[in-house]
Amino acid sequence: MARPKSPTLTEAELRLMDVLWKKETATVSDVVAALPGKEPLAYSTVLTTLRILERKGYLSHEKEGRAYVYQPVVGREEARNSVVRYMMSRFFNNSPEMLVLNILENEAVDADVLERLKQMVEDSG
Amino acid sequence: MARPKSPTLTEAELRLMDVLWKKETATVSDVVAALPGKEPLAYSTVLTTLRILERKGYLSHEKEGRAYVYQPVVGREEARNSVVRYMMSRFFNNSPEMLVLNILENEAVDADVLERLKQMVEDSG
DNA sequence: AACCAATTATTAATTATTTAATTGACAAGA
DNA sequence: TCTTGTCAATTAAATAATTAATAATTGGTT
Repeated sequence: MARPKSPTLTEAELRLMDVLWKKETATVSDVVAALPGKEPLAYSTVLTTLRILERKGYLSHEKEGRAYVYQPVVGREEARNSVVRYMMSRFFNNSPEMLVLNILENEAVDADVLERLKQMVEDSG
Repeated sequence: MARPKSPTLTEAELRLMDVLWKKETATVSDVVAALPGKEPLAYSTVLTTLRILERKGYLSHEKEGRAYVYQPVVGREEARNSVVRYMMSRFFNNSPEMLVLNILENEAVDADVLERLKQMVEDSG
């Protein structure tokens, strides 16, 4: 076998999905225009990547006049869940507690955030 | 630009790192032998991937007699932190709370685990 | 009908990743 | 010494991902 498909969204794919998630619906040109400053992408680059995303099931498109209008099939939440599950399975032995523990230990979580987290935990019980 | 390096450990790389993390130190043959059942890899495949991991800074090697003995430079904890930070920056707006919230809402966290989490949150305060 | 601008489709170049065959060095054993 | 086995090094082949140039199409204008 050779290189397998990426199990999660890649860097470039994620950039485009961010636009789609924000705008709900967009043509290729819309996406090109909406790309965050820095380094703009060529129209054809965006088109190719959008097609890859469609092949992967993240997007669908409809013909609107002469333009293709793309829209997300997978929402931001779903993508988040999927990446969390992937990470948990590969790095944290499928243990949500280990993951949470890691976050609490390593990410500077200040007091008020901790308070909110405590609330969350209590509400989930 | 073309395909960039993977920001985190890839599938194949992670499989090998798991062996190295478990055994602390291993030759290429050791790794081949220790690979979890299913589909065994060829010696040369493992060797190539170990070299990639070394180039990326995850491993180092020393000559022990005639064999190369590899050992982790980056520990499991570090790798976990790095993947969590990556995921948080790309999917969760760098917000640990959003990430934790996602976990609590979506991963079936049963009562006793929740209890432990509550303890964790309190201990971190 | 002819042309122009916008869009989609095709093609390709580059790098990364994954897998593995092959080669060459070197040591152990017959 | 000659054979054999082990291991590193080399080479390569296949697929994915990223980027983009170029071709073809289409719809509206003149």
